[in-house]
Amino acid sequence: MSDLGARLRAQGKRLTSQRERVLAAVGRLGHGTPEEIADAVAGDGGSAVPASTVYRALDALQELGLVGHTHVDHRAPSYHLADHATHLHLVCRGCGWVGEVDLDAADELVTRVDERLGFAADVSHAAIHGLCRSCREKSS
Amino acid sequence: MSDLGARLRAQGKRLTSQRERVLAAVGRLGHGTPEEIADAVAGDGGSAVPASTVYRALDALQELGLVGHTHVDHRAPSYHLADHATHLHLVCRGCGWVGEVDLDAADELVTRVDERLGFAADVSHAAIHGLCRSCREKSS
DNA sequence: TTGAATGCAAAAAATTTGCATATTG
DNA sequence: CAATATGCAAATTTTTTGCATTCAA
Repeated sequence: MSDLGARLRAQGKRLTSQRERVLAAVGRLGHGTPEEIADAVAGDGGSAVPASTVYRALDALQELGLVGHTHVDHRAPSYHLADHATHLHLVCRGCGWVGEVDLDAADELVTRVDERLGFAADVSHAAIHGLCRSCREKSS
Repeated sequence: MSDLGARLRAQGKRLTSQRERVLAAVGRLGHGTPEEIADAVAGDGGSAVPASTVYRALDALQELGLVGHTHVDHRAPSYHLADHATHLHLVCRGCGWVGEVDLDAADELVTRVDERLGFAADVSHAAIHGLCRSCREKSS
């Protein structure tokens, strides 16, 4: 389950140092855009990895279900470890503020979605938009 | 409340035919990427509106809280009317399948987020990622 | 009037793709 | 060996910006 090599091979893919480094970088960052991940990889001692390889590595790791991503702000997918399930994001449409809530807030949602469609929702890191307390008051 | 002109003026903004047409197009489409919206606007009889204006109009309408957007697939924000609250999206990480569930599935989530942070969540059209029934079985 | 919004064209970003070469299994 | 990934550079795609001009209030 945690054997990256085996999981990759199971899908006809291969284990490469780049993929290991990208995965490690995502874990270190917690959250990161492809660019931030590329920077993190570049800073791990090894040689730099071109953006295209980072994108391809993230795709592969995502197909494996090891990483996932969300869109916290407009233009930037943010990747994270799939098992680093901690919270979900709240993004204010008014001021851009980003907050977090514990996953248990969505327990019922997960249950219902499973019952109704057999869908295994991964709400961790999901981004929910709306208005934060202050913007809410302003727009009376 | 439904007077577009007044709402715009309240924020020092102005009512223009482009903004009216963009808003109308979003309503007609239900969901749409900026590009699709631009096409829809172009097809409403009037003259074409450049992409930059569509982007600026969407920003303005979003600031007003009249429209919102979600990221259903990787690279394409999908805009919708804020009050066209109908469902939320389920996106399969494995095969890309996109399903919908009624908003009531998230009632508890909305309540909790409000209680805990005073955040007015707009789960309508939110995108929740995970695995659909079949991909779930495959990945045993 | 007068500042906000538009149209266009050019500039930035952010991704993706082609292909020869290097690597993994 | 054979097939998959990488590295680079070039090509796309998507969004943003600068500015002169037009238009709403």
